Amino acid sequence: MSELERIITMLREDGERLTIQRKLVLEALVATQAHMTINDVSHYIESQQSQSIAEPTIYRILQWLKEHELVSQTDMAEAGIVYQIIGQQRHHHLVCLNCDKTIDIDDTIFNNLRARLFRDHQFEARIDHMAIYGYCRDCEPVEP
Amino acid sequence: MSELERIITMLREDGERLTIQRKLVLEALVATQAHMTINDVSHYIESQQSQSIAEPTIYRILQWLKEHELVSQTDMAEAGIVYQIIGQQRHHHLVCLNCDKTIDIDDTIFNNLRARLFRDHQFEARIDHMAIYGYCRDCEPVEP
DNA sequence: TTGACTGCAAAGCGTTTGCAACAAA
DNA sequence: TTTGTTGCAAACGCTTTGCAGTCAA
Repeated sequence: MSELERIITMLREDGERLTIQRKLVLEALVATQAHMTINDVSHYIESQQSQSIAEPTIYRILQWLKEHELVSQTDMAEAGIVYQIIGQQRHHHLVCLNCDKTIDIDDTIFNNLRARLFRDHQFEARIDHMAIYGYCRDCEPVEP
Repeated sequence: MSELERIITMLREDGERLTIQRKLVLEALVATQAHMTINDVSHYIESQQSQSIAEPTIYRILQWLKEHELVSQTDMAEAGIVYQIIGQQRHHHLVCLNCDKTIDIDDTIFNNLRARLFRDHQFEARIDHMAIYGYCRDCEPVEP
């Protein structure tokens, strides 16, 4: 049973309607496993399949997937807002303020922070897909 | 010498022009020491002074202050994008996904994370004003 | 069959831009 | 005087909405 089938089965059991459009968006996100902008999703579907989905529909579907906690939404500054399937291998990004390079980092780096937030504030952090800004090794930090 | 005077002197020494509008925006941010949306800044100035500044100008001034690393910019989700003077007492926020309550947290909580990012990735994080989403002690986390 | 979803077009909103008038240095 | 800044209006891009037609269940 593929990841896509597993997700679809789960949604169906929740009593959700699985339209062609919803399946196409899910397929794009699962197939690429990448963070995609609304445009990326739209273009991917247009190129892979020979059909297109109206933009408002993509917005509605991504919002619906977010409500089901199946996709994460992250503001990547220059790159815009990206969506990504919440998979097993959760990860985050370092974004260079100078050269816009992004570095993938493992989720475990937040374990300590999560624990502290819960211990000190009884706050259960949901860090699904975080972007941290700063300067990469190749770029001089611009001091004020 | 007040904080406002100190900042203005610094900018002047950088060869920047100090217009009335720039001073008013700075004064709003320094006086409130709060995170303000563009609208908050605009309304504050209108109420305190008997003049108003065009919105595009406020956008330009806040961007300019950001470039001088004098204000931070944070996306607070529901509350929108907020700006705040980067003062001595840097802090961050926990935002509850259920009740929208925000909890202020100290900057020191990120020291460990900063150190790890630099050690493991030679990445110099600029965490000026971060919002972390999750569930507060009064709200049940919504499990998928 | 029926209620939910889609597509279209249009509205909405926050943000940016071009340009002439203006003001700080 | 000169160069950078402001205000206005208009453009912009992304996102949302209303509504009629369509489709999954």
